[in-house]
Amino acid sequence: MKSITEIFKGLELTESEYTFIQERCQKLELSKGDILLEKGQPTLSQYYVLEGCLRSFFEDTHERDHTLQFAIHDWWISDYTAFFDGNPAVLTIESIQKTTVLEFSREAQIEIFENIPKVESFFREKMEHSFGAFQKRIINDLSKTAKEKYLDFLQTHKEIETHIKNYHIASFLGITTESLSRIRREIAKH
Amino acid sequence: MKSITEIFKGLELTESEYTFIQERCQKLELSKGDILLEKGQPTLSQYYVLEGCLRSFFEDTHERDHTLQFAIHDWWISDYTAFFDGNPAVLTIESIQKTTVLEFSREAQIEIFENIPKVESFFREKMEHSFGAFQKRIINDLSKTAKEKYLDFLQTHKEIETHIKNYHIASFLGITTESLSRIRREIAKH
DNA sequence: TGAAAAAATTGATCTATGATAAGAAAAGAC
DNA sequence: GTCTTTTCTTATCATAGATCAATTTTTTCA
Repeated sequence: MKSITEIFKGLELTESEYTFIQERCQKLELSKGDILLEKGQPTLSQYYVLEGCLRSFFEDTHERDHTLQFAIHDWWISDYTAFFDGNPAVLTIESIQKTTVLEFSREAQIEIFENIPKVESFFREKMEHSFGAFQKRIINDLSKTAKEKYLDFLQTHKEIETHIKNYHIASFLGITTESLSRIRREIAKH
Repeated sequence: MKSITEIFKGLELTESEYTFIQERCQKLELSKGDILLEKGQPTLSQYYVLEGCLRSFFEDTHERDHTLQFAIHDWWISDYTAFFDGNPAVLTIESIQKTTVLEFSREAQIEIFENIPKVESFFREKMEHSFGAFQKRIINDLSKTAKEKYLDFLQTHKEIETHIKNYHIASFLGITTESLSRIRREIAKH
């Protein structure tokens, strides 16, 4: 069974440290379509995906949605702006298949950091990598065509791609489903 | 004279802590057009802007450049992907006017963190906010028209706008200077 | 397994922004 | 203060991707 021993792999935590962490997080089971975080709500937690797939998205004023992030096994997800500064969420997080997550509240996280300092470094490193991923995403958005973005997505999200509907990929790339469909035909031809 | 006392305002550091930090950073004077970091180089430092203005940008395969970030007084800048994971820089950082920065190497930073822990928390918070800014930027890129992005830029970069040429703003927004010019005319009409 | 719902594709047209090419305005240099 | 260079604007035309409207394919589940 997938559990917290997996999250901190590489850290070599003791039994008691694991227990300490385990007591401060909560396992949640989600069905396809369930909403884990609703925009407008306070964002008090960060989530670790054990199994399944989530996506975070932004609904614009025209009721169109724009996917910020997908998260499968071993990924973290939240509305980080909201989580960090205490504002209500601007993102919604939904389960796009049967998913199991571990929920860590801000307080739990701080308590864990204070008691097991190497977990804080672990989190900082995770965040540094996410930061890099965001930087790369912005560069891609600025410099690539829709087709190039799609090809890049297939590369960088290899393990994810099969879980996800094309209309969600389109929403991540910032194009319509129709355009994605044409791009796919283009690619298939060659 | 602007100096490191300003960087960590709110932290209430002692004289000796300031000295410790001061001995581990380096003040650099840049003229307009100087390159602080060149793509392809190892990225060993992070920079704090005392005065002036820098921009980081990405050069694509068509030799077009795309601005990721501007930094004026009291902002930090680097190629964070490169800085964090040790890869060569993909970004170039140039001075777009006479600028003074403080350079902190990765090692200096770690040494400072180890000796003055509250500085580590200070940096983590800085990074959390930058993270939020990147999240917002991606959402804007996905959901807004060029005109909306420009109006948003004027809001969020109020103090910066006067330092920056329109062609750099266009490069930040992901549009051509000609398009920006049209947008500006549009806005002026109303 | 077969009907209903969801997702993907296709075609025709439209539109925002890009490309190219001048010219005008502003900023710097001497 | 004028000359040169840089930056900004304008006009025209081209194009990637959006929109609208079906239709086909795939998935779901009774």
